[in-house]
Amino acid sequence: MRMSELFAHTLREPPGDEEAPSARLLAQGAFVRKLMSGVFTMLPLGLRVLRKVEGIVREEMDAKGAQEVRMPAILPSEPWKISGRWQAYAAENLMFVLHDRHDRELGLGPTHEEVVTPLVDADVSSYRDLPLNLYHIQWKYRDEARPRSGLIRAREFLMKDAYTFDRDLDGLRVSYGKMVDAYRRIFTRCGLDFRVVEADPGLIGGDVNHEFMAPAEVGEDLFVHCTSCDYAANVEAAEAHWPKAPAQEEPKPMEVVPTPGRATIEAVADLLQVPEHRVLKCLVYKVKDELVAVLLPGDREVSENKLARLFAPEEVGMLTDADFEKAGLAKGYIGPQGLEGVTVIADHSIRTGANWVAGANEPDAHVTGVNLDRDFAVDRWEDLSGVKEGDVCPRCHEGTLMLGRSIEVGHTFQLGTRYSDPLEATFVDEDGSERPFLMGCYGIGVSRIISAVVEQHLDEKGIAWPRAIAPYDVVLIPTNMDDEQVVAVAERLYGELTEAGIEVVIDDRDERAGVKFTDAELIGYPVAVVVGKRGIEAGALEVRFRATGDQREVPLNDAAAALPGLVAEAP
RNA sequence: CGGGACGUGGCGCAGCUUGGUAGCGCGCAGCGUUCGGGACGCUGAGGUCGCGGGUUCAAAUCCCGCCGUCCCGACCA
Repeated sequence: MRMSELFAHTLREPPGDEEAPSARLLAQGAFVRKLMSGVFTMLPLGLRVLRKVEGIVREEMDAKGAQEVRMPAILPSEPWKISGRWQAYAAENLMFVLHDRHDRELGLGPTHEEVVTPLVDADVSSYRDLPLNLYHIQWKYRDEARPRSGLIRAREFLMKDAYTFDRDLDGLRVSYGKMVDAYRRIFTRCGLDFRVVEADPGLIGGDVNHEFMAPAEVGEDLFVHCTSCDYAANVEAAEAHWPKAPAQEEPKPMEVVPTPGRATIEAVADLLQVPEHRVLKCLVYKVKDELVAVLLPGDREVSENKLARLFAPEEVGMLTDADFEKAGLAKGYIGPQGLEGVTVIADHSIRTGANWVAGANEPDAHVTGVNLDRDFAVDRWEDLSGVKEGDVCPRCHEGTLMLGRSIEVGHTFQLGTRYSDPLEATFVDEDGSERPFLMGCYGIGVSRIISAVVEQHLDEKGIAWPRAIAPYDVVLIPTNMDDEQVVAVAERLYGELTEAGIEVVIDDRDERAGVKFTDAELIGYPVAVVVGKRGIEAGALEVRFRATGDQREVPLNDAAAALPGLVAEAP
């Protein structure tokens, strides 16, 4: 490609309307242009990167026996109403809803379970056709509440989604394992540093699921990882650790102490001179018309996510002041002793405590010496505690958890029968019985990968693409277009490299060398080959590696033969 | 949806407090010089100051409403 003809007008300064480093560089380097919030045009350079990522995804999916299809972006609403997600997405206002000429309600696809499930149900009737793995790479549409950071959270984005169909759970696990393996290969090939973490299933549903997280400052997701084992989880889903073998204390008698105006854990701990973890946190929520009390040590926060999941699809709400009054609860002074008509759910971490300080269930008073079983009962034990940095690892119990920010580039789910049940997608098994498919679904944010890679591969000069997804392998820079010899050498090399199958751009613009160098570094070609008068006189070319900054001299007469090998060495 | 910032030639910005001639840099067009790290000189084109209303003799500037973009939060395969 000739730079003089390429539709790639780099910007002297970063755009004023982007904050995220990757969004600024992708605009400045002429990879994308924003049309509106969360919607982007891919320019020639950006499209080449996107196609490279797509190619890697396609190769690795095909290698695992997945078959590519292409499902439409426009969807009928009916299957979504049956699965319940039309309502769910509508509630979040996430679906772009359309109406056709017959006033039929349609949607722009935010994901495709409701398309693929009926598709497979219609075409697959027998266990003999299983397992089956279908995928497609399609633009997805979600009217996000807050598009963010360029391609990282866009309203139109390219996604690879795969769907597996199996006879039984063992089969699903095998299919799932293959996809996780493919994902590891894909992200590795794209040059991403990533972690596989346990995650929250969100609106998709299902049980076992993993997120593929690329650590980056601008990432939207918080995840924890262990300092000594390979445990990693999204903070929304991370398990909390609690000591299994408690040190028991002799129970003391309960004693009411006045604590006027001390309605917070901190204030009570301070007044009574006890550590916060000895104060029993008792929070009351409402689920439909029922009241639910949640117990935790005073130094822990409730994970609203974990709590919500316990009662889903019912909503978990906070109490209003009127609710407190109606239930006769003293806000800020609630204890689990003698609570009536309230379901008490305790976090595992309070199992081992004794002689708690708890609210007295009357204003301005607390009780000391409160003990499990003797003074209060627990209806359910659950993991409800939020995880924080420095917590003991729930797996190895040795390391501590570190907090990090990351971009979710992939998400895999073992759905089971979440969609095949309501959509009645079944096959006939070997014994003649009709069974629902066991499904898995697997998503990769193809366009999002571009941003994630840039976030991990940038410096003060611009982008440094990993060669696997770089828009071109090499930029050839003739330093002076007026020098016939320089131009002749560069043109000859351009022909030879192209012939050798190298993807090369020749910067044949009538610009000064400095402009060409700066653009080359901004755009981030892995290799730059400088053809200049100086070099020609010395019989050598200059080869620069963007990622490492290394420079090498290559003999001019041997350049065409040597360069392909050098390019292959670029990271 | 709540909070904040911003909106002025293609791009990046100043001007607004204190109302009165729309400005700077880059880019773009022409001519000349220059040519290995974003050159220089001269000439030139290009702006409903986001939109609508109001105040005023007069509004980019003050007031009200709306729209758009970004950031924080809520939310989010």
